[in-house]
Amino acid sequence: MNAQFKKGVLEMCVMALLGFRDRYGYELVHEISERFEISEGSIYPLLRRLLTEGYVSTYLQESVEGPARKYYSLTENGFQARNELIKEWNDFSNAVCGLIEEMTHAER
Amino acid sequence: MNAQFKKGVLEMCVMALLGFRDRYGYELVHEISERFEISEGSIYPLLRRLLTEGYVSTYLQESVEGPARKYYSLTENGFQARNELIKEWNDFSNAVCGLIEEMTHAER
DNA sequence: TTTAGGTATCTTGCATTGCAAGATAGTGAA
DNA sequence: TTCACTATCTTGCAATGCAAGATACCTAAA
Repeated sequence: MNAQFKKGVLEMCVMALLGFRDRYGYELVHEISERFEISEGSIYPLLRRLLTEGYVSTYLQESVEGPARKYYSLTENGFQARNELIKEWNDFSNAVCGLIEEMTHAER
Repeated sequence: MNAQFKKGVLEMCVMALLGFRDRYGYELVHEISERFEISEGSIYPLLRRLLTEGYVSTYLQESVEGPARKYYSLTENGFQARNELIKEWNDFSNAVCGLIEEMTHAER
């Protein structure tokens, strides 16, 4: 999978997932990887970025099957940014898909 | 518009357009900008990249309304790369849109 | 006890690419 | 001659995904 396509989209996907419920990093990696492959080296720096930008807050929670998990939770600002990002993605992907369709089915 | 979203996608759009007919750089900028904003500083280095990778060839053609135009034409390899890129984009954008939908209309 | 594998977090530095900013130059009209 | 439009090109910065590796907890098998 083209790594360039993911630029910026990964951030939006993480925020979309967090808008539904709190999650921890390792969980996010595996959930997103069901759709398209990503690695831990992408997620943790991204989560740190969201934290310093004030879009998420964190809390630790113990686990029965391994080390403690650091959960991430969207802040009010995070929700707003999430919604804007989703809107931008929808506009963008519609524009791109429209262009592709015109350029590949332009015979008719 | 989120500049990160365009990474890699701009290349695919250019190749999609060139797959339909030959175009020159300035023309590509304006055609793509009808869908989403891009600048000349993005197109010309990209076209040079496609040239060195052997995906396009070029030829000059005079114009009645300004300096000569450098037209870009997809090579055989370029067509193949174009089709693969479009397929990858379709898979990727479907995956992302599916995730977004599930995370925003997950009440039901 | 030791080993192995799954779970979980984190850091460093590289590669890629869009873009702002600016340079250059042809054409035609005011 | 001045302006606007057309057209190409270069430089260097900013952003971000990821490979690679380190650390550490827990459980179960050997």
